[in-house]
Amino acid sequence: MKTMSNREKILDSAVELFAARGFDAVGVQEITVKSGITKPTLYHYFGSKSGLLQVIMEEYGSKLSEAVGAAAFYPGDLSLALAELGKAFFEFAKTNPVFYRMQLAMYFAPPECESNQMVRRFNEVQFHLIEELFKAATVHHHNLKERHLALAASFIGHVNTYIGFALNGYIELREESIYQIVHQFMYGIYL
Amino acid sequence: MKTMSNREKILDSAVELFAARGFDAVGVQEITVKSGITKPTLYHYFGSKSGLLQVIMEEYGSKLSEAVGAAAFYPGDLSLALAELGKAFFEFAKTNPVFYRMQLAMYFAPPECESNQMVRRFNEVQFHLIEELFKAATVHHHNLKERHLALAASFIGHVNTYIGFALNGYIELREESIYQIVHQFMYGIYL
DNA sequence: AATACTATATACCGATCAGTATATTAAAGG
DNA sequence: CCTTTAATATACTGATCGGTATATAGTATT
Repeated sequence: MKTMSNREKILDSAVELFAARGFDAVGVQEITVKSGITKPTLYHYFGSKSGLLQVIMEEYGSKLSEAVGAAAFYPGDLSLALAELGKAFFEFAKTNPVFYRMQLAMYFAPPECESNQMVRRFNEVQFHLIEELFKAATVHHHNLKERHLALAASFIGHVNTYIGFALNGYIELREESIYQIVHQFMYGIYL
Repeated sequence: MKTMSNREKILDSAVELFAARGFDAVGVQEITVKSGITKPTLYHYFGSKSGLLQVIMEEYGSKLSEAVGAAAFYPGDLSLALAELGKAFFEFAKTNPVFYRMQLAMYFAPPECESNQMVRRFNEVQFHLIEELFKAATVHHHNLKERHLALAASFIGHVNTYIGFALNGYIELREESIYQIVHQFMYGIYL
């Protein structure tokens, strides 16, 4: 905490502020005050306010994509694969709750928002990874055909609904919740 | 469209802009330009930018609460009740897509955002209506006990996930989707 | 017709917005 | 030791922010 570079201090403060009050509502000035630096330092490292958000998404988002990528393979059992996937999301959200809250809010932000467009761009990676998982599972589940995109979106939606509740303190992210989600989701597929 | 009072013109433009770019990113000036009036007129009717949002929430939100209130009674069959409830949400979202998108984004906005706090205040009404529905259903479903709040939140979450996809053009809001959601949700209860 | 009130506009307020020009310090490479 | 470059600060820019003081036009009441 003590040996934090100015660059890290800025990133840290920005994520906290964006998560609490949103990208548009937070001014650059406020970020510099919170991180105890001045404007030119921020602009030296990140070029612009959007550039700052972009770096945040790159640094945290790549970690999430890694975790998702590692979990999103099809071992012949869709339930198992989805459970691993859900676990990856849960773990990441637990480890980076502030970032996850920020990213979640931006994901649901209006479509013409800069922040929403930025987040969507980064989430597409994960989206496609999961889509590919469903495609692979079509071998054993023929009724998944042509529904890959919808299924990927729906699964992420379910997981995020849960994580959202957890971030607001309604529930805890326990491992058994994952199996519940997956079980319920699988049941939905056969409906 | 021609015989629209200035007040209505302002409300209309504001909902559109807030839905597209978010409460914080839209300036009062922009609203006045879009609705073809001037600032003092807006402040005459609504007092402040927040006051404008409040009126929007009151006028649209009360319609939603009415629809939900009418649907949220327990006729002895939980599936049926939830289907009616889901239908009410779907119908409202189809009739007021722009407002629903705005409200949905604000619901997921950061917790210290003024817009989020405003929307949460209004959504609590519907929340409690649905909670009461689950409470009433406890007579026949004893395992619902102590989970009313979580269930209400979860059900709204599921429905909103669906509506969100529909608003983004991924799916259509057909009546059979409701039965699918309800069926899946009911299955989840017994897990 | 006089009064009062609603509805609207012009022109402005101080504060804050994102971003920068310029200068200084510190470190690194030759 | 000198030069270059990265890292930082002071002090500023024009634009836009939410909001308002003041004036005027229309409408309703007396």
